[in-house]
Amino acid sequence: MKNALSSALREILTTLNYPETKIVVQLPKNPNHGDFATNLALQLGGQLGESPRDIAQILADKLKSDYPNLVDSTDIAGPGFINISINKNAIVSQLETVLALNKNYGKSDFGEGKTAQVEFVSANPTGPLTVGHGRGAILGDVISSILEWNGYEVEREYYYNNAGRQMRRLGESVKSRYLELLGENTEFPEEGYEGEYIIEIAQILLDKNGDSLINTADNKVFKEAAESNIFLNIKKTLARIGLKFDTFFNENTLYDSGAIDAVVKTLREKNLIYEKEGATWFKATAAGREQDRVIIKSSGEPTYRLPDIAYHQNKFNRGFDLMVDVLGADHMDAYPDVLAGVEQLDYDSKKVKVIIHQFVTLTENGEPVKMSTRKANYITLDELIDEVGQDVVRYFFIMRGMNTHLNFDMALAKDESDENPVFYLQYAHARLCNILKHAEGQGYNFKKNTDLSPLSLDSEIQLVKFLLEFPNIIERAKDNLEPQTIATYLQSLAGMFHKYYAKERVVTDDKVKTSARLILVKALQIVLYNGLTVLGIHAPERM
RNA sequence: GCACCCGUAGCUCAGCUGGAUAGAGCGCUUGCCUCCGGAGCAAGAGGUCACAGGUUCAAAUCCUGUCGGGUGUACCA
Repeated sequence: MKNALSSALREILTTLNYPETKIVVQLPKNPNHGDFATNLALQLGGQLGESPRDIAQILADKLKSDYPNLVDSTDIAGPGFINISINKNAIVSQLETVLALNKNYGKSDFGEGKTAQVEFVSANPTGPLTVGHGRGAILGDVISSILEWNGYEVEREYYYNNAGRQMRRLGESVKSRYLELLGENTEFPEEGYEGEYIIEIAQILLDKNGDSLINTADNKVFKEAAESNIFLNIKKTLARIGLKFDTFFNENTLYDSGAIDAVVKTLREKNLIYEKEGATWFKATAAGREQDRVIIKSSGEPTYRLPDIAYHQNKFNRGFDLMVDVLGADHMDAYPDVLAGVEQLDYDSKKVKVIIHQFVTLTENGEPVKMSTRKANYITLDELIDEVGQDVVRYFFIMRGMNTHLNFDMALAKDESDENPVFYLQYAHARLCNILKHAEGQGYNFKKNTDLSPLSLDSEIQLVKFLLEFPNIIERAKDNLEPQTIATYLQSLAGMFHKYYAKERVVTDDKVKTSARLILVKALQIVLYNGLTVLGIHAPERM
C-alpha cells in the first residue's frame, strides 16, 4: 500500500520533471492527517527554491487525477505536507494478499538467492555458556533468520579455537583437580579455571581411569576430556534455546591447511610485514590504522589477529556475498585490524558487517557482578533458561537494542516472568486463534471474495494499515540488522489488537460483519505468527 | 590521553534513519469479567529528550564542544 503510493509519487516526479528525490511515505500518528503523509514537497521546495506549499498543491492535484482508484482525497498541511486519504476498499482488500501468502507473508526475494554467513557465539570450549554469550547467540540467530526472510541463503557458523594458552590452562586445571581428588598434594594453577564443572570433569576421568593418569607427563588427556565434555554441554545449551549451527569451524584447520602461512607470505610480498624485537609485525598503519600490530609473537605463536585474517580469507574464498560477525564489545578494538588485513589481501571488506553488541551487565540485589569464565562468578545460560524458559530468554535478549548495556537482574527476571512482554505477544496470538476456533464452531469458514466493506471503523483501518507494514518492517530489520525493530513492531501490533478486542466483538449475529472481521483476525494471526517465528519464539494457540 | 557505545517519565527502555501535540512496560491512583480467554482494556499523575552552540521550512534524531556513565586501548582471545 505504502509502496504503491511511493511508486505513484515517483511516477509523478518524473512526468513533472522534478529532480529525483528520496520518497518518504509515512503513517501519521495523528488520524486527522490522513492515511498516509509525505514530505516530498518540503524536500523539493528546498532544492528548487520554490514555495513548498505550491509544489505540494501541484503534486496533490496530479496524484488525485492520475490515481483516482487509489486516492480518495488529499490535503496540504503545515509547511507543505501532503496528507493523503486512501480509498478504504483499496486498503482493506490487501488482506486477501496476506491470507493468500499466509506463512510466507513478509518474505521477500531481496537477497535473490545470495548467500550469507553469520558467525556468532564462537566461544572457546573453556566453560559453560554464560548469559553474556546468550545475547550474541540470540542476536546472531535472529539476524540469520531475518536474512533468510529477505531471500538470503544463510549459513550459521561457530568459530572456535581448541589450542593456545587458555586451553592449556584448562587442561592444567583439570589435572590439578584430578590430583586433588586422589588426595595428592597439588597447587592449583594461578590462572586456572575455578568452576565446579572442572571438578566434575576430573571426576569423570577418575571414574574411567582410576589413578592411572597420575604420572602422565603432559596434560593432553585432561585437555581433551575437558574440551569434549564442555563442547557437548555447549551444544546441549544451544539446542535448548533453539539454536542450530550449520558448521563448527576449528581454527586449527587454518594451520593444517597452510592458510596461516600463506597469509603471512602474501602480506610479506606486499611489503606489509616486518620483524622487530623478535616478533613479526603487520604494517596496519599502511592500511590507515593507528598503529602496527604484532601478528606473530617472539615465542613463535601467532596472536589472534593472524588466524582471524586467515579465517576471513577462508570465508571470502567460500564465496559468501555477505558475512556478518556478531561480536561482544570487548572485540571493539580488534576487528578493524582484521578487516584492514583482509582489505590488504584484496578482498572487499565491505562485504563483512560487524555487529557489536554491548555486554550484559548482571546485577544481583542491586550489586553488579563482574563476569569471568575463569573466575567462575557468572550465571550460565542454562540456569537462565531453567528460570524463565526459552521464549523469554530469546525475547529478553532482542527486545533491547544491541547498543544498550543490558541490565539483567536474575531476581527480577524471575519475579516478572508473569508480566514479561513476551507473554503479551503470545497471549495476543492465542486470543486470535481462540476467536478463529470459536468462529469455526459457529460454522464460519474462509471464503474467497469475502465482502470486506464492513471493516470501516477507524480502529479497523488503522489495524489493517499497520499489519500491512509487516513486510516493510522485515526489510528494515535487514537494513539495520537489528532484531529489536521486529520486537517493537509486534508489541505495537499486539497492543492495537488487544484494544480492538476489548472494544469490539468479532463473532456476532451479523454474518456479513463477522465474516469480514474474521478475515482481519486471520491476517493479524498470520502476521503475529510470522513475526514471532522470525524471532524464534513460539506462537502458542493456547496458553 | 585515544577509540567506540550510551545519556528520553521515579525505574527499564522505544521512537519508523530529519517531520506535525514525546511513546510503552514496570511502579503509583481509580474504574471494567451474565458476552469470542481479565496473562487483557480504559482513565489519571509523571518530561528543560544531560548541557551549550551550529546546520534548515523542520532536530530527541545530523555536526562541533562540554559534562556524566560504560567498554576497550597487549608479543590475552
